[in-house]
Amino acid sequence: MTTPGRRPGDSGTRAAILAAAKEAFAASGYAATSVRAVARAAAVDPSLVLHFFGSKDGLFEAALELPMDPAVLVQGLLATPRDGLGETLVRTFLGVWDATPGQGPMLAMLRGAVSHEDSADKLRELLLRVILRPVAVGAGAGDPDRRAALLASQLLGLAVVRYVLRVEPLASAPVEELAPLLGPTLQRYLTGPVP
Amino acid sequence: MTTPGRRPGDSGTRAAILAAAKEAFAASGYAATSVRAVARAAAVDPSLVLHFFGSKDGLFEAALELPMDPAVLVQGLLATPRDGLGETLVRTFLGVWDATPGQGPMLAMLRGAVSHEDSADKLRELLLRVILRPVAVGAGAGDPDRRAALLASQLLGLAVVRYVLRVEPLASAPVEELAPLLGPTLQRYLTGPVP
DNA sequence: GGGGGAGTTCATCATGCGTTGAGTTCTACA
DNA sequence: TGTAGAACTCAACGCATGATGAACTCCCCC
Repeated sequence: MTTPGRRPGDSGTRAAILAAAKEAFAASGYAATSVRAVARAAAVDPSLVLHFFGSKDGLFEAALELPMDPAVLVQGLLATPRDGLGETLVRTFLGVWDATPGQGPMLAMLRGAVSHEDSADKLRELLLRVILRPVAVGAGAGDPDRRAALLASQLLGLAVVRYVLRVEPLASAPVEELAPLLGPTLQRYLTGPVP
Repeated sequence: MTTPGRRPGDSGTRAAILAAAKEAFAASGYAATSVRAVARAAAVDPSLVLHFFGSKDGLFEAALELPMDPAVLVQGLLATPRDGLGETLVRTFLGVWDATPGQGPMLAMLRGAVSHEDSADKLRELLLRVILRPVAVGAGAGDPDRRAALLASQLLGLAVVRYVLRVEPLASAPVEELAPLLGPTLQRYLTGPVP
């Protein structure tokens, strides 16, 4: 088709591939996404994908980069007053999802975690050890592991219902409507009694 | 290898294939499970799988049969007193998951729903329209669609955390310990104020 | 006891997969 | 200006996939 060899100037090829990969993995999960389909979507030769990312796994891993630094999130959460934490958690969580159009990397991560053992490990590590456990510790009500797991259950469930199953009316409700709905639940998991 | 033709007696081949399929789909999801792998696990020729189930999709659909009749579940839930519904819902939900060793069909359904559009539709239909919405209507506090979606978010999140990510301590907690933890959340979604 | 249908095997098809390697053109730095 | 290496194409590898169709054996009903 086209002549081989490097193109003049700064072609944004690598970025194009990465964008296509995020979209594809987000839409179909790991197994159902092929390197060749990503290449096709990026209008690029399949070998080039592997040239940049080494392997399908490498590509997948690269597609999972978060739209925000988790450490910053945690810091922000630890700085909010204890009795507003529940709602803030909802707002922060949904903010990260909505930071990328189509929820690319977040959806890819969730879809990945559900059928790819390795990325399940990764999500568990990130969401629980890095984010929710420190927040639960900061809330200072004891039993942080259990509280973190409860928080994860409500937050992940929200993501599944809103972004994967797209259940109405939650799927199209604005964040400001969801915060007071789910906030009290998270608040109880954070600081309420957990028998 | 073996001679072709029908075997004498009642070989439980169809059932063996179905069992292998449930296990495989539950473990790896739709895309990552191959007809041939199922056949291998059932010690059977791949054609036989398609002879019985028509296609990979047919096999998948067959693997999703619930271990319980949803109508019965709903009846049971509608018959419990309003103020105990939250905890009963947790117990019932987890009861269905734990009814099959390894959570076969339930996990297959969840894993399927997360990356297979058709089974997402199915799960939404079953969990919301067939089960949770009627329960929310029965609770009689208004706004059943929103309440049902909230219920789904907590219940599905619990399933993800407990059976997919296997987050401790929720993963190995007995049902009786989880009921009082999550019951109040569901109770609020059912009968509490939802602003 | 004959025949239709169900269970079973095997060979085969076209397609798509992830990955590799060789070859070509451009850039960056010496 | 020379050259190492990055960007890029193309052809090919070996393998797995879902599906089909023919052949064969057994069961059950007439």
